[in-house]
Amino acid sequence: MKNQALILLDTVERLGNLLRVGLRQAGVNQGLQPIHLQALLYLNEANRYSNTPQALAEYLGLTKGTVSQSLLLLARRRLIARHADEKDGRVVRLTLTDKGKEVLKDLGLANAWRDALQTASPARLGSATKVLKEALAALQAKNGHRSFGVCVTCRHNLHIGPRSYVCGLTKEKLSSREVGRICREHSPVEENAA
Amino acid sequence: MKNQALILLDTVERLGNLLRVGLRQAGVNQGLQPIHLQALLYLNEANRYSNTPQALAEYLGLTKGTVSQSLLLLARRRLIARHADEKDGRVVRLTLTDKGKEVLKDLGLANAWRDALQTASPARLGSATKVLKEALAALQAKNGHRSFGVCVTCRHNLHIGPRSYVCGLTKEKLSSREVGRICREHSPVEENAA
DNA sequence: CTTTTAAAGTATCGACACGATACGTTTCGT
DNA sequence: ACGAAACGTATCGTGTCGATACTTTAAAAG
Repeated sequence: MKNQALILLDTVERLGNLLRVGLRQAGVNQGLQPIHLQALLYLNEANRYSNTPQALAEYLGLTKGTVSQSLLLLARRRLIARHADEKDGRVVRLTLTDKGKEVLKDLGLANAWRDALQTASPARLGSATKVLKEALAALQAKNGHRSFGVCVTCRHNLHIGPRSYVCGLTKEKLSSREVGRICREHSPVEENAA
Repeated sequence: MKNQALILLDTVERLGNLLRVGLRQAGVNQGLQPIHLQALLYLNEANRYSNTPQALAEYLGLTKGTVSQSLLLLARRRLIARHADEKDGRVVRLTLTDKGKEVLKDLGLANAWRDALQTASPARLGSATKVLKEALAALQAKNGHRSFGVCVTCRHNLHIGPRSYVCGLTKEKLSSREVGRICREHSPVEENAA
């Protein structure tokens, strides 16, 4: 009998393949590769500390040189805009253009996925998500990767009042909208005292 | 609040990325790309009806032309062997060479994965696996993909005695070892009367 | 205030995945 | 016997990907 964990691994790998093929399929109309769509999806969710080439490279697990090429292509097609940071002249800020947002909207991603999970109860969905998130966090920690979570789940985030947040790392105020975005400096709160 | 299913989708996508990057990392010593390792892994599990280029292409969701190139590389490095089928002159049978099996063994894949899931109980692992398998099956069905399951879970498989199996599709006898392998003709038994 | 070191980003090169298309061979249906 | 379909290969163009080298700016060390 095969190990239960290995079966789950196999399933996740196959799903990953399928999702990647789906991404390729979805992007073929726009002439975009899977990696381009992943970049757009990330930039659509990244907060103001994390919308840089370097952060994207870490998120995708690729080198900065590789990512630079993909960003060049996206910029050529006017799907993203690049602005030099005011404080630090080395960093480039990446934002989606209206055209870029449009592309994401038109993809209609995740519809098939939602349908595929219709039969599962929310409770079982939550349970499965929890297991996979643990695995993800463990793998990221082991490989020295960042977790790229949202501020709400970050130990740096301080809830100082109703709809009022401050990042303990940057000492900056964060809007209630901002704390739902992905951050490069994310460090998960530890809830399980092992 | 985001949909529960979408959070799961995001997690699976990230895990898929990580696993892919891990595969790339694992193969760099051998000079192999992720796709090559996936091919070897598949051929290591495929049964005698499914060890062909076409089946591999369907499994990976790629075109046969693309897969043909990867197989050429693997054959050049003596990781797989290609034999013409005796009955059907069109098909090529693919088998791992000893060197190919060695490569897989040396990879030591899935160790990190097992560690990452150590804290999760078997029950929760099983539950999560079930959810994802449902999603996988639904997505495959929607896209007209094959399921590539093992014979044990196939409706064509007939258990005619202790350690004695027959495939209802090919009418051939299958060893108890063979029914644990992946089949291209796999069609899951329907257990949930919708 | 220099000098050094590190970090962010870009440019270039080679290897190769991937799809599209065309082609050859073998098998099957009529 | 003939045409259609299936399996596989070959070729070509696009673009990812890592490695390396380089520029510019910031931070750290002296």
